[in-house]
Amino acid sequence: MSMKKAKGDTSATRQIAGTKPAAKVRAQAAGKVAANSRASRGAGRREAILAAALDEFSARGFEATRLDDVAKRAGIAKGTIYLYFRDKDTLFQELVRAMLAPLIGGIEAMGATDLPVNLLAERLVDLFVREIYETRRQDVIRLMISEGRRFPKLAEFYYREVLSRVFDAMRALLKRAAARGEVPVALVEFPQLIAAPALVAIVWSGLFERYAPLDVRRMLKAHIDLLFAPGRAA
Amino acid sequence: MSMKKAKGDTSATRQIAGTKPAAKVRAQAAGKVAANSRASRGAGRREAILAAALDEFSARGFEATRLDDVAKRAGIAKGTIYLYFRDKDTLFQELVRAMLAPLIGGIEAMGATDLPVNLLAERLVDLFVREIYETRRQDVIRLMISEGRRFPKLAEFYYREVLSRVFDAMRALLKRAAARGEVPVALVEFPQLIAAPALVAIVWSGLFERYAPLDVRRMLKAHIDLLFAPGRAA
Amino acid sequence: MSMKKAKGDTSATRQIAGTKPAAKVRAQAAGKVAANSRASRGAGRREAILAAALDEFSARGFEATRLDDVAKRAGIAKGTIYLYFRDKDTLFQELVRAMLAPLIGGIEAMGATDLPVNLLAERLVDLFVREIYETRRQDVIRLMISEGRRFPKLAEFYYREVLSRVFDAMRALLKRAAARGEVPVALVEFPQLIAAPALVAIVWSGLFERYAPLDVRRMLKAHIDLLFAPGRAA
Amino acid sequence: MSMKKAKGDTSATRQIAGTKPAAKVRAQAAGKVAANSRASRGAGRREAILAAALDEFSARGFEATRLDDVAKRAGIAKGTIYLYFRDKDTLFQELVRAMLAPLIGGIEAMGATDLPVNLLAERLVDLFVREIYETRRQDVIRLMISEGRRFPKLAEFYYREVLSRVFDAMRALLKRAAARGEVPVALVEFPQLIAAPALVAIVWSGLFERYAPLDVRRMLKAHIDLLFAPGRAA
DNA sequence: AATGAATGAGCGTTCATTCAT
DNA sequence: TATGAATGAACGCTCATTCAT
Repeated sequence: MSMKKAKGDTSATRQIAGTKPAAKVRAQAAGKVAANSRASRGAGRREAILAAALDEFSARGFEATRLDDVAKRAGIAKGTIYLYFRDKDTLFQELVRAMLAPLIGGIEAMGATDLPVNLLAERLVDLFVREIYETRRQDVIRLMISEGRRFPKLAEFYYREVLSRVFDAMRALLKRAAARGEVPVALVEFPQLIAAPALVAIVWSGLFERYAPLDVRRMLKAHIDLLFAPGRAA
Repeated sequence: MSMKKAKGDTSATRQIAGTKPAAKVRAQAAGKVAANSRASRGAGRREAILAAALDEFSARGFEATRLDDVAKRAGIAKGTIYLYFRDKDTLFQELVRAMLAPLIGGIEAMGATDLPVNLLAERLVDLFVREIYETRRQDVIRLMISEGRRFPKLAEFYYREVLSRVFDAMRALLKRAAARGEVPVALVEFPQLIAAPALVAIVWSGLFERYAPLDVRRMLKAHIDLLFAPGRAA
Repeated sequence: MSMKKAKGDTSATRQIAGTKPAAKVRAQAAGKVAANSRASRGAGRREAILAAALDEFSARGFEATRLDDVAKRAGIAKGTIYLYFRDKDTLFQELVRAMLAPLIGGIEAMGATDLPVNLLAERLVDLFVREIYETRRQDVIRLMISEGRRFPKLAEFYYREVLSRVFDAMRALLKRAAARGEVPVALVEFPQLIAAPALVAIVWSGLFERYAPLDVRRMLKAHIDLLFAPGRAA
Repeated sequence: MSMKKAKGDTSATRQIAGTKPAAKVRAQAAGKVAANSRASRGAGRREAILAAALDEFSARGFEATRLDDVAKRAGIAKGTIYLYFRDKDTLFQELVRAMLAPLIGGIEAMGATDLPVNLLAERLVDLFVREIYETRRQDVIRLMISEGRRFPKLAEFYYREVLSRVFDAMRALLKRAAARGEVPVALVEFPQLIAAPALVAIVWSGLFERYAPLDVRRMLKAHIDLLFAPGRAA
């Protein structure tokens, strides 16, 4: 399922991706779904459940997801879920955490480089597309956006562990770039302005893709060209 | 650009705004809630319901909202809701439509003006902040973002009646501006890039406001300064 | 609707028949049904309601009938029903009574005649077919059969005012006929045996007519030929 | 003629009979009803539910029966019903099928015998009384009669699997008997005439038994004596 | 008398959670 | 550890009945 390029990654979350879409579990007459093979190995149970949960939560949203379906998709009994997760809320939150945690490591590194911003920005775009947009993490971020309000703990986690770090790193970097005149100072205060089109990409693909497909890569490229065109600065 | 008609607006949607968040209706021991309005006269019922529904849907999301709570908040009996709306889905959809409909009228006009884009953009920012961001419409758009996938009809409505028109108008306008060299041509293809920070504002305020407040007006101003700084163009 | 031959009858119940079948009131989009014209005249209200109730109860059974539909079909407001009938139960019971009452008058007369039983039986068949089977009274009797258990008062009324009288009259008559050797004495004890095929006719037409239509008149004729073939008697 | 296999019958349907009518479960203050069976072991659950459903449906009719009461009577939680039956409709239909299915097997055999019809008829009477009239199947057939119209599938099932077979077998048999002069030819065309008093018995016992008890066995005996008195034939 | 908006108890059904095995 | 049958609170929706007009 895409993500194939994420070579080095061996973290737990990696395992979560790669589950079959299997559209209409609900409609399946009876009996076990062609269950996830991972379900058999003791250690894999937890991951199988997370993978199944990802599928179901993405497809239907938090409230509409039935743990019965998650279990079926994971190839386990419903009660087994409760051996690994306290309840539905916890399952959801741990899923989101597990999927986003791997992002954290790579973030701090970013602030270190000192490439010219426009170059860096291009790498960032590439990273976003390959590691998020073409990945199951897109779904997770969409879930954060949709359900985050009901999970303040999660929103806080996401803000604290992901967003604030990304933005801090960006600010540090941008400040230096601005000092070199490579970048308008306004960006230092609002790094969100750099990330905004990524948010658009995720929201758009969830809601309007069918009415108006969006070439995300090109849009993002256009965006950084706009912001970081050589010879720019406020 | 209009939309200003919202000035003297006494229409239904107007009434919807301004209801108290009233956190935990659910926890209230018993008896009627100090109803938002007691829905005094017949015609007001429908609006009272919509207002209550907006509160509840915003606070809990579609699935988690109980019509019992909507009724209580509106100061009516549960069954009364069904005199005005076929079912929960319909209530939700009509709420969104009712809140967004007033936006539609003014949109087409926007393409007509021929002010310099940077000036126009400033007005647009002002309009967004005053008519959406500081308004209950912010909640409605957040609902669209969160629940839109479960209501394809609604997503389509929103795309067709709101977004596509806004973007069409913007494209027409930007094309002319680009021809005059006021604006980078890339924006003509991706008007989303102009709107992106507005989306950020709405999502951010729903999820992270409490951890990191965002000065939306300044962010938006910074954004258009970046894009439309005089002497810019690709 | 049939019943046209019931000339002399001017009783209230007469008016009840003759309502349009109007299959799917329920499905009708909105607005008033092409209401029964009788509804307009004050005095006719009660009858209009009974007529509508007959249609609805026959079509759906007691529990499944909605007073809303009865009102719509009668061309009146729902509340008006309660001006004429205490509640749904009462409406049902009065409907059955009103429809069956006219039968009572004619019954006593029957015992008086002293025609040969086979001749009398033929008249009886004819009476049943014309006044019941081809009439809305068929539906009423079916309702009695279906719902009677929940209305013991009604069952008792029906037994006391209709059945017991019919059977008493029959017994008196049969006794005389048996004395003349025209009829097996067993029939005196069980006049139900004479009426049984009529019950079959009503039940069959409600349940199996579509799979296997039944020529009721011929069946009844065959039956009395069997019982009263000249030269019969036990 | 068989059907006697019901002798050693320990199948599901057997178990269904024999539950207490238990008039007003509804009125019982609180707590569990002294459950009919507490549905001790897994396999018994389904039968316990069917038994409870039979009681409730018989007592109140389909629509008026509350699954809550069925559950209480079966000594289980309401939700448990849905582990065994898709919905209320299905429960009803499976109840009827389960109760009537055992009748089906023995029917075809009936046409084979070549006893004198009057003898055969007496056996049939005995069979009806013992296997239906004195059994919970009486209630099931009454339910068919009362609710059959709302369950066309069931009516068709009953007609196809039970009635048409019975009547076909009877016709074959009667035809031979008529050829031997034992029976009036009219019966070949209308076997319903033979069965009619059985229908009377069931309907009567449901509605009028308390006002006028009926000696069903004697009535049926009288009936076949009338039809098959030696030396009869049209 | 007549209306029809409003009520609220009631019911079928779902599903997170528990627990005996 | 794992199961999956069982539970029962919850919720959407209906509809007989009431009542202000």
